[in-house]
Amino acid sequence: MTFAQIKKLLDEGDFIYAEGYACRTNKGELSLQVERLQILSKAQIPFPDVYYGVNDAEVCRRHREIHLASNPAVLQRFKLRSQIIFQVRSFLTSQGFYEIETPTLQAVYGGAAARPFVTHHNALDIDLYLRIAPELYLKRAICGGFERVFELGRVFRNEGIDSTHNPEFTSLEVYQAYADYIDILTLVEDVIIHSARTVYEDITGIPYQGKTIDLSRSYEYNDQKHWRIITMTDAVKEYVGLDFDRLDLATALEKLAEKNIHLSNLDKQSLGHLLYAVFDKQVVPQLAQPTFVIDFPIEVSPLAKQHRNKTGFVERFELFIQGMEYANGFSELNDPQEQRRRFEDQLAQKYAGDDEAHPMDEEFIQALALGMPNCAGMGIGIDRLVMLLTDTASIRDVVMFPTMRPL
RNA sequence: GGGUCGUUAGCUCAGCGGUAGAGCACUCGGCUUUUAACCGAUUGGUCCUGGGUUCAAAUCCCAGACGACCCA
Repeated sequence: MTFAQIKKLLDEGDFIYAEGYACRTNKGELSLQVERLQILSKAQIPFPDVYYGVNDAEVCRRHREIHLASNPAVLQRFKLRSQIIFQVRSFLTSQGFYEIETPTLQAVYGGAAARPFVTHHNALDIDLYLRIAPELYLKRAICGGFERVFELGRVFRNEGIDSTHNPEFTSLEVYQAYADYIDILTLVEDVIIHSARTVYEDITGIPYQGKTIDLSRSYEYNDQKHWRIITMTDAVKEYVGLDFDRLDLATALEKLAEKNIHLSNLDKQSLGHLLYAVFDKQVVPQLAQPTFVIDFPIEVSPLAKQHRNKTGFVERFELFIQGMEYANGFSELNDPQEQRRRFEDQLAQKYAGDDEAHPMDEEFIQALALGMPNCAGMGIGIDRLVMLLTDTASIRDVVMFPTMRPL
């Protein structure tokens, strides 16, 4: 058979088996002198345009197989995602961390501020929640004697969908005994830099959506090189021009009213809530290069340990890049009595109308009562990390099958 | 939740009041040249859905579905 005759039998999208001799065409391209050819599977539906592939966002996401099959760059992006996750896992393992698995179905959800999905177990006839975070169980492992643990897996948050939120997403959480929040902040840098190096040789100029991100550690903090570190109070002072160290609630509210900043009643109930709200709305969008914001108000951090020398604050950080949160971490609260007070305060928040308030968790308090060494933990949003390292604008294009409304 | 934009052939898109189009793919014929696109021909459409305006609607208006982007 001639090439043309064979070509006529084959369609875009067929899988074939070919056997023959390696050769070069008269233009020098490597090719195969085919002796035997077998069709392994025949394309039953028309293949997308060979050159343009599919471009329609809806087809791409509802039928990722078509997207992958027709757009090599997309296939490459998901291969890179796999490699990044492998690198995160192998890096942590090489640092002595054990990967453990904790329940996805939980009778009491917790470990984050989010609304959960509810499901039902038939045999036990009880409602269960899909986890919003593995945090509390990982800390229970620390209570039990593990010194370094992590979990890399799916969490579920019943919230809106946009370019940075998918209802189910992949999170990394890491806990290290005898560490504090600066130690674990350093580990965040280590993990992200390590994975970045699997994609880019030069981590000082990572291209992201037309901007350039510098992941080199070029700021001094406590005699160590880090990404930029700034306290929340200083950040608000710098970007908003309000000094919360010198304000009381009433004065702060007045100043904010002058600035026409929209605040909910929940934001206005204490100076700490207010500081966090102002930070979240006014400062976060402006944090382009990697920035750790540290020392959060105690009111918005029910699981973090009190700051060693700042009353009303906890030893907590969040990492922001391009106005997006990438990581969160803190020195872990390990005092069961204090933890109970924090949960009780959260219950008060719930009654006040905060549907993301943390529920009471007696089992967790009991675990702390057994004893938990000083430790620190952090979480990184893996999907967002993959977005950063693959220059992808929407989380729906780094999640292979994102949540879509059924047709 | 609010706003803006989109939905036309399998795919990428044009048409924006007057007979539904192109390129690619598919099918057929020719050519013999691999790295998207050789030449010719034929196919192929509830123009997202439902109402309305109009002599006439893919096109204008209203509502809805599904997406995308921005804002809260």
